[in-house]
Amino acid sequence: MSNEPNPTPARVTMKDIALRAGVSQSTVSFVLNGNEDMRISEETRARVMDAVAELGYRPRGAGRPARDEASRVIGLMVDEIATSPFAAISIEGVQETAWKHNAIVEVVMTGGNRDYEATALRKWAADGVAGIVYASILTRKVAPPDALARHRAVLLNCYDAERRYTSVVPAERRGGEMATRQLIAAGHRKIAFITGENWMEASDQRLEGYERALRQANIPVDPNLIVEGNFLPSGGRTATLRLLDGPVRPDAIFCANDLMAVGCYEALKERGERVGATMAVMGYDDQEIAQHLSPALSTVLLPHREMGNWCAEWLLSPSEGAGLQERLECPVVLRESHMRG
Amino acid sequence: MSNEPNPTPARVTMKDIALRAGVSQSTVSFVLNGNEDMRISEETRARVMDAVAELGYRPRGAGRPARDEASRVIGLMVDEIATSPFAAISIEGVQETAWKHNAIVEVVMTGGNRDYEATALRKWAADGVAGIVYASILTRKVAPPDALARHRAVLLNCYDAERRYTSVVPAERRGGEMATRQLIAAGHRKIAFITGENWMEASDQRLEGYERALRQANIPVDPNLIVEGNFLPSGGRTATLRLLDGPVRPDAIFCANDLMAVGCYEALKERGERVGATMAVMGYDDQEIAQHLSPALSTVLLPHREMGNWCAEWLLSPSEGAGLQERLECPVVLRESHMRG
DNA sequence: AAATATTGCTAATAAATATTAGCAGCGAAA
DNA sequence: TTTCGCTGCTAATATTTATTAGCAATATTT
Repeated sequence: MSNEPNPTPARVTMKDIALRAGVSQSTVSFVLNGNEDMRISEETRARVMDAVAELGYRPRGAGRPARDEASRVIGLMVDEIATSPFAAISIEGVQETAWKHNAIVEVVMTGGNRDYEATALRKWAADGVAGIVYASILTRKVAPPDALARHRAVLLNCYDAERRYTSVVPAERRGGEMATRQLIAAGHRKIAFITGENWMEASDQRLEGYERALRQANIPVDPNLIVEGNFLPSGGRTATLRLLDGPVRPDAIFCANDLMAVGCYEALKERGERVGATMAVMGYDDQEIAQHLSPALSTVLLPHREMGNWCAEWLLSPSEGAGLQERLECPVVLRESHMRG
Repeated sequence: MSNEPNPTPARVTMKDIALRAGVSQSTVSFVLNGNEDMRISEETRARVMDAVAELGYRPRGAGRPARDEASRVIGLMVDEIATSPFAAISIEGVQETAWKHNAIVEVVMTGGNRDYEATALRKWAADGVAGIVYASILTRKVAPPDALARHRAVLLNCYDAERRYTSVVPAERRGGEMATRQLIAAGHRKIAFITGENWMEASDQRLEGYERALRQANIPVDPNLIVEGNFLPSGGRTATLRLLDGPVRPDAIFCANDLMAVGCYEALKERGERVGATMAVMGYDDQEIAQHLSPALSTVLLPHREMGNWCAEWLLSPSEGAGLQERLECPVVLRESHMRG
């Protein structure tokens, strides 16, 4: 025997299975592919399957490709989804449109780990996926890995600085604007705004939309009515108390997200205010808990599902080149809390 | 030209790319694989990449397999994750253990669609994935697709009737028991229970655990203290009011999930009860919103991440045969609400 | 000028699986 | 008994990509 180190054991191939089962390699191929055209006896089939189980054979895509076109696959790479159901809704959106095109969606959560991203992209390159969705939980600018460039790719809820990739994000500014217009249409004039985290673009843009709507209605933007929150119920509660104790009494409060609206409700109840009667409240992002508030919270939807639908459609349909930026509408849902007595 | 219909256009192969770029097929292979050992001029590389972009070549796994072992992949098939962040936590659990074994996780959400399941399993067979996790949002009995049998597979948060597959589920009965024991340990004797949906096994088992703990403490199970809920805040609120107006006044209320605990808090506040002082409350499943309750809710955790970790470990490590059923502990987290004044 | 080393490729071959063409054996019909 | 049809395979070939061995051209050294 050679003095060289033993080579790593070879992968089990159909030839090994054939040897063990006492059949030919082509018989193994017919059995594993469930080819209906080829007659294989039950006894032979069982011997092949036994050998597969015994030797631990796992099929791989090497060798001569099959004549039939394999089902298409979209790869979806997301930084993380555990902290938010929203990413899952976007994924569902990608999936339902992809399935209409007979494509399945494989999701990989990378946690932003570059090695993980590179490994997944290598895998998807080997698979020949039809396209890749690169998704972010928070709307933000991203720097996709270089390897993404060799695929047909779209950015979901994010965009790149050079605009090399097509991207789709929510129209946050316009959402903030439309929500504020609805409060104005309901008769409110002293509309307060509770911000989220300032470093989040979504928060900034919602505030900008609020300010734009006020200006267009010839209502001055009053700094006393803009209070800093933190996207949590506790922040919404604290900010609401500050507004109620401030120099200008608002008649409506626009919270930059629904969790803060939960805290806002608590603070208003503490101070004897009646939501939708003595004080109006508007939320944003339509989180599940907000649907349990009473009176029912009016809020702004984020187009998670629609962004997902749009990505799959763009990847799987003939379309123009890369570099588009699409902004999807954030519809306002009017329940009860935006009204006034 | 033949009178027969034109055949479907052949897939673009490396040979086509080579022709277009004016190089050999092996040069194309070197460029696309980023092989560092082979010297290719920048000019040649650019011509190959231009041809790839122009002809729309997408790599696939056919032909001679590469010498190096590709990174391993675990396929994870889940019915749906949009309605619950819990599945995402389980997926993260699978992923963090898999990554320690240098495997990535590809997730497919099938919505229970059998065609989708079959397509994904075919894809994963062609890929030679190292193993498959078949996951369910609700703990339940499932009938996995036949094609799952040809893979090394584990059931997450579900199990099959024939016990052909290894499975991992939460130890719900024990969780209910431990939580009740903690209430007893805090001095409570008239402990109420608000059930979830009766058709859900988790609800049944939590109730059984509650009853077992009472019996072991020689406290009679009082049907007046067991009220039907519905896993929603509204159901928790209604059930709590019924308990307060019932013939037996409880000194603790064990809610079968945290959303009902939210409603329970509301009802107690309405009736002037002080949580953690005049009335104790225990929740279950540690949902995000419950972390914003004041006083802080004591609750039972579900081992989402641990179940995920366990699945990846089982798939990627040498281990015994299929057919195990593992039940993972549901730890009780004591915050403030379980106490009494 | 001649010899040697390096660069940047390619032709040939290898590897694994899919598919086709063909055949031995068996049973049924003439 | 002979012929024909069917069954259940297999040998050979096809296909695509990965890898090796080798070479023309160029640069460097002697």
